[in-house]
Amino acid sequence: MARQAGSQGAETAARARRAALSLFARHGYAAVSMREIAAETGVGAAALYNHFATKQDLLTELMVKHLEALLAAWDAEPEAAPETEPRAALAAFARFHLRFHAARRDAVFVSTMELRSLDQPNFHRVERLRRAWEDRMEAIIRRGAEAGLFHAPEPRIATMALIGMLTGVTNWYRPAGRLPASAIEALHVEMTLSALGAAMTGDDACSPHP
Amino acid sequence: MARQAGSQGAETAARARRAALSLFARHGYAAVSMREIAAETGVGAAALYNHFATKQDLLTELMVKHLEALLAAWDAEPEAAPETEPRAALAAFARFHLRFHAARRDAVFVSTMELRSLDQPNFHRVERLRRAWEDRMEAIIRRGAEAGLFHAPEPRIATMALIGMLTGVTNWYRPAGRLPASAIEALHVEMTLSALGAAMTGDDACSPHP
DNA sequence: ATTGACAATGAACGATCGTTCGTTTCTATA
DNA sequence: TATAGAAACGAACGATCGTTCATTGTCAAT
Repeated sequence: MARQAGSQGAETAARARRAALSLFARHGYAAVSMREIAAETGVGAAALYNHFATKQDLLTELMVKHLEALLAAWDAEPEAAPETEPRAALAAFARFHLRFHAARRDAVFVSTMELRSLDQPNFHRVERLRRAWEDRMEAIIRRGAEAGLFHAPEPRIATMALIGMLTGVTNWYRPAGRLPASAIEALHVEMTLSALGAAMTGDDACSPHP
Repeated sequence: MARQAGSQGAETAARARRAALSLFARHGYAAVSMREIAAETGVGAAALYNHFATKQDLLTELMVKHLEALLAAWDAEPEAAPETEPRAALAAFARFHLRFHAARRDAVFVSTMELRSLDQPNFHRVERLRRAWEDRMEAIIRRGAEAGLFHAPEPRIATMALIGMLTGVTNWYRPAGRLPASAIEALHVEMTLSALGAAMTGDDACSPHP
């Protein structure tokens, strides 16, 4: 009784990706077996190998797909244009980061926590994409700093610190929590700007560092 | 040929803890076998069970010991006193957090990434300690906000965001990097205060939000 | 000198791991 | 209607997993 009527191979692969993402996020790559993924997919373990060469390839594919989608989605945002005013660009970046990550918590979790589970070639592939994301933010901060709008003597450090802050939300945010996601988002956008001395709330009489 | 001359059991246990911490940090709890830990300890796998009941107990002990040491060390700092001026207290907290974590990167990595590898009772034990650490910072922010020194409409959110930022440093900081640890520390302390509109650098004419 | 706890050993347990294999069933195309 | 290939199956592979066991050597106390 192989191949149920109407079931397409692509659908099975998609279900397997979803199952793997969820399980990897909850228990970690090494702690999840191909049999568990297969069970959640509704298929035998051997069937997974019709769609993924190895468990390692499955993990890599999940990470690469997530990061490529992240980059493509941001690049399609109007505020990603290099002529956007730096404060508006940074606010938009922070907001986008928070929303995109909130909508794909499992993928974020896996992509940031399972880097160590990748073998060397796959690690470098994923690391290049991560670095590209960091560079997007660093470029904005650098522009703002050069324009005298941000106090960021070390744009690279500021980038890593702020991405850490924004990504960390995924570790504790719960949809059923006390505050709605919109409030958490607003607070973080504000803190992001404030950290660089560029808060847009309050009066502008308080200029950034001279 | 058991028990070499001069070797004490406590030393083996300590070596095993160090080995486990290093291996767990590099590859993750589930990906490391008791045999690997034993090999790095210089002992057979079975000998580990003279010191730790199970692999799970070993992980739990590492986390609990780390978090208890963290709390005790901070509480011994003079700036931890509740009467410390909030801005000075927050700066001291950030600096302490960075230094303590920089000195024990493996323990931090394991304690933050392997929560999901704990079974329920152990998870609650560790989570209570983590929460205690967050509460230390939240208390400072709350005091500063009530005194009108910090702009923090939601002290709990600010706490989680800033702890995320500070802890995230462990993910990318490398001792051989471009900047010395002291510079990274100073930049982060400054961003921490700035994020709450309480930068101590520059003039104080720029007051926090009214 | 004898004893008992401690700390180590190598061997072994059943379970589970990622992966492969041969086979079967279904779908799409010719 | 015949056929090739995709996609599933159950079974099995060797390896490795956490853990247990009986045993042995060593030290401190009697």
